[in-house]
Amino acid sequence: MAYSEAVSSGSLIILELKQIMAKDSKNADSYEAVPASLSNSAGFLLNMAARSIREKVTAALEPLGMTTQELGLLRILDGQGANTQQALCNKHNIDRTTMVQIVDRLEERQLVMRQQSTEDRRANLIHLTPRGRKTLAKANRLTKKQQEQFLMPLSETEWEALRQSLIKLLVHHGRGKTD
Amino acid sequence: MAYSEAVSSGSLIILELKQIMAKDSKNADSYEAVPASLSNSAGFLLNMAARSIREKVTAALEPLGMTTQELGLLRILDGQGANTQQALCNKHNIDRTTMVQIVDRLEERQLVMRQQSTEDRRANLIHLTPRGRKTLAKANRLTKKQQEQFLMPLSETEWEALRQSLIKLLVHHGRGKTD
DNA sequence: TATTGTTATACTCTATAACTATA
DNA sequence: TATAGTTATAGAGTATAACAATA
Repeated sequence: MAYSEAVSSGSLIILELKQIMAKDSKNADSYEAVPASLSNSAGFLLNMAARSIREKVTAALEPLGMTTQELGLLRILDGQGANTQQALCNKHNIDRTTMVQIVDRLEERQLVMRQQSTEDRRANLIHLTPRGRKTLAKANRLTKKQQEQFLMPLSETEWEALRQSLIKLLVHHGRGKTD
Repeated sequence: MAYSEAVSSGSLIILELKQIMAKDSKNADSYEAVPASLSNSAGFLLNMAARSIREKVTAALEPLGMTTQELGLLRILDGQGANTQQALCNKHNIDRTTMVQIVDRLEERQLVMRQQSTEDRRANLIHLTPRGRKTLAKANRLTKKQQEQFLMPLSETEWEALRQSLIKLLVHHGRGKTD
């Protein structure tokens, strides 16, 4: 289940937090302490939160037989129109050979279509099919619900602040190709 | 490089943001637009931010030959003392068989030690060795620097708000075993 | 009978190297 | 000579199933 994704994956921080919050309650003993450093670790907190919503979204997409990665690709195609595989690689930050497999799977399910580019006959333009568009709409509906559930503990203001902070971090650490 | 980790991995959001910010600049055209939905996607933003810091920390740990996952385990052992493999599994949320391999690798490098529990002779207590403690101290120094760099674009107040929001989310969605 | 740790095995995701067809 | 896509292959990281020792 876990990738080597977190400075410390798992549920410890939650346990610690519950312990702190239940300090005066009789249930405190059923939770374990955790090094305080973890609740100050940006990596730990971000990875845990990311993992939490990713798992929820992954589960929500399961009936559609779609992965979060595939959803991301479909969203790019929906927002930007047809792209070559190479362009998708740059935008999604994955390898050419991996892209072949992802597009293979999407094409099998007729969610996208390969079309040789007339401008450069080496390149495939990847098109979203009507079926792909419909599936994407379903996926967006499902994931919207997940996001709402996930963000429930935050107020609108808090979510907006979180959003802005994350955007700031991403802009500042912008990696990736500019195409 | 990318796991199927993000609703959409890659650098698109960054491109979009730069585009917005450079709207009046002559460089705007070198960036690509991206579906606006992605900048509102908690999954996308969290996964991208998590991935960004994770990659930095992973790189920083490379000279120590340590993964972020291993660092997490060492921190647990440092904060809580010896744990059985099973306990570590619950806390780290990974499989028994995977834990065997992780502990194998840590033991090879003499960062931890297996010791049969006297209370339950089936169980191994995993101890941090002096060498493990020293390596952990080094790792903590390195990762502290990474975190500071990563959080640079945020003010103290913003980081504290981000931290609190992430903690709220984790507490509310607390999964994992309570041991 | 259930649980801890282990081994053997397999699956998923990803990347490297070599190929083809274009440019 | 370089690039887009493909194929075969290999490497991580993880999990499932079966087993030994112990509870």
